[in-house]
Amino acid sequence: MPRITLPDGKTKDFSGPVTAREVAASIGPRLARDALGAKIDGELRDLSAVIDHDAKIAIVTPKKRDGAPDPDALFLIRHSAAHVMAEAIQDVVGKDVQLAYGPPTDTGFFYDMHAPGRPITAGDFEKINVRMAEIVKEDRAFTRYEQSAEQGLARLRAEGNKYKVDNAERALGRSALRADTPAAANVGSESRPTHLSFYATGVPGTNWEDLCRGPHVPSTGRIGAAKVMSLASSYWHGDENSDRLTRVYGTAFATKEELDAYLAQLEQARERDHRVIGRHLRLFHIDEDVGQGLILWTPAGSIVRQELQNFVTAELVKRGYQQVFTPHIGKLGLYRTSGHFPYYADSQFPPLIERQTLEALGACSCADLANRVRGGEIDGYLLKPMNCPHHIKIFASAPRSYRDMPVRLAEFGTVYRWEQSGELSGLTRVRSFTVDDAHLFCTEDQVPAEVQGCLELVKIIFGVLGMRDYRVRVGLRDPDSNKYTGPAEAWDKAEAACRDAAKSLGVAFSEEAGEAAFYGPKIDFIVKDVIGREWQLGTVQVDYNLPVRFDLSYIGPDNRPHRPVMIHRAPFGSMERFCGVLIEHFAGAFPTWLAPEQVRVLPISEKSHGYAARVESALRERGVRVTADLANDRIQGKIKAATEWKIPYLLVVGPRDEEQNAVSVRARGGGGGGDTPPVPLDRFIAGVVREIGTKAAGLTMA
RNA sequence: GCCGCUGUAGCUCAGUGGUAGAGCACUCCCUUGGUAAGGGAGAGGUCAAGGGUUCAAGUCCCUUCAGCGGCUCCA
Repeated sequence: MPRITLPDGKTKDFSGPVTAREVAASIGPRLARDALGAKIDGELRDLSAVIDHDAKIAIVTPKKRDGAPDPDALFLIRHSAAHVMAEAIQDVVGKDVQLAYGPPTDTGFFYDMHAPGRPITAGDFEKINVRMAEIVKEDRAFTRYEQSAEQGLARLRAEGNKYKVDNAERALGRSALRADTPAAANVGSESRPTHLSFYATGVPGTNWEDLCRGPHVPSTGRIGAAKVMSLASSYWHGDENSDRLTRVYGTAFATKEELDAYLAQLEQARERDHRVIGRHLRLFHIDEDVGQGLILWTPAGSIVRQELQNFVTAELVKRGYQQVFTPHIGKLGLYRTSGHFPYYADSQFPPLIERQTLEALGACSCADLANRVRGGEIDGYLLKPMNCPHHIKIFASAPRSYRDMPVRLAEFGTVYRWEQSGELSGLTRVRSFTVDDAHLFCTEDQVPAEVQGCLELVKIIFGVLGMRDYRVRVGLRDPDSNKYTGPAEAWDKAEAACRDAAKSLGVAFSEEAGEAAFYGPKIDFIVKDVIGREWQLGTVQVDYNLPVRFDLSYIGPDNRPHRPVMIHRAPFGSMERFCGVLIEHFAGAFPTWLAPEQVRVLPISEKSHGYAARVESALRERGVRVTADLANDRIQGKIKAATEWKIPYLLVVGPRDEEQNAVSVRARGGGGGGDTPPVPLDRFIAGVVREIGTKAAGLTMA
């Protein structure tokens, strides 16, 4: 006698086991018609799932009551669409395509597969889309059935698909490997499963089938609209030593309108992309002849970067930091001591060897040279991968008393890292970047307050720039990995300090194992770019290890040497990446204090050129970045041109304005204009100077 | 690094094996004007680079370089 509790608290009693579909039908025919699945005691299940015990149940429909798409419905639709796409691909590309793993994602779904016959290419997309549409139109039922573990495994082995066999073994808990990797069947139940579940898209034995834990929508027709999006390569189980698979991405929505809206949104995101805006507004340039991932900051972009740098520098002065400068290279031994060279050689530019050494070596092979460098027999220099060793040497260059602590050394330090070519991306992933770096050398007692101070600084910066959409991650060590340096006790202390500081921050944060730096745990501020990729920006890292490696000490009140603790912190993270994210945050329309060109003066005609020049120089004298457009063009054309540069203020000046020593202000985004009453020039200048000085987020002179 | 896609003027992009194109931007001329493009002319190209097939290659093939989307990595 199952008693079903509905989301509104009402209950329904049934005389025997019922399916979720029957529950829906008992509520209403419309709900039964719209239902895609059910959440039974919090677990998403098929509509055909049988309920034989008291349970809470919520029927999943494409839209929630408030009309918003239901994420559970999207999950069901996309998971189901992955099956339909796989069937379509096997029809179009070949039956020998072996399926591996096909889950839904935030924006759609993918299916990893191995195509031994011929590669799947983008040229197949049209046919695949057509075939998918046919399968959807056929409206075949997703039919779940189970087989015993033995039967199911035997069947999968006979089919010769090692990936599915592997999935099944993992699902059954029989794999020696960790069980948190993609599993296809029955996981989620408490006990070790004894059966494997399969889904036929239609009639078992007749139509297409796949090992799958489910759940799915009731039939293919309920997948409103699906589309193949792109191809990528992937590794089986994400292991780069394992098989390389082809990953086919697709997306699906309940309706074609929603799919179209999503595609339009992707298109819009492209226009907001910092690489696109960076080119249009000439903020930066990447040149093939200079090299991949090496940013050339053009004058306009340099202004944005410099303003940010001035902003944070002013904060540092208030907070007792001391500025230092260090070179871009250092001797290999330094990085042997720090651990960078031995452990991270692959992600650095190769060492620089002195000419005399090279000449003395004569006809030594490259491999020999590499070995002798690695072995320490030959020394050289490294383009610095981090600033900390240099700053450590500054700390160590003078005797330090506990009275001097904390010592806070700051530098906008440029570092170089050898990122894999396929990983480089605009400003967000580069091979040379400038860290708004600082290293705080403090006593152990000072660690909590100093970490908190660093976090506050990040909060201030994000606040001034209006960046609210970020998440905080406390990166801890992965207990199973050996990439970390230092004793466990040091790590425990450092991790506790980070966790406590994060708690005091007043925002939600996640703790993630395996996300620590090699020398210590960290607190990262992470934001998403326009295409949904996450990037780490600000970071605060507690480090008990490098002070040991470099044998740092300060004299305590007991007149004995003590070990300092280091805090590495960078509120922007990297100037390059931060600017990239910031360009997208503002879509290139920077607040006035950051805008490369803050004001443009537009004379109505040549008669007003003289006045325009006077307005221009009056503004320039007050430090405003201003130009005058003296082109032989009508005012409409000048406004159009200026608009494309996203300039905060346009000052239209003609004889009428000149008479009153005034300007007609057109603020960015204030279109639809027409004549505006002139503002006295003095008043405009004072206002815009104040706006810049206060780093106002909005245009106050609008 | 791996898989797929892409590379034509400063930018956005057409281009079917047979003469290198458009719009915007740029320069000059006409126009002297009041809030999102007035008109005309001109200049601008090793079609990413290199090799091959062909009577003929921007177009077909190979290699390399670079960009894009993912994967892996990210101190």
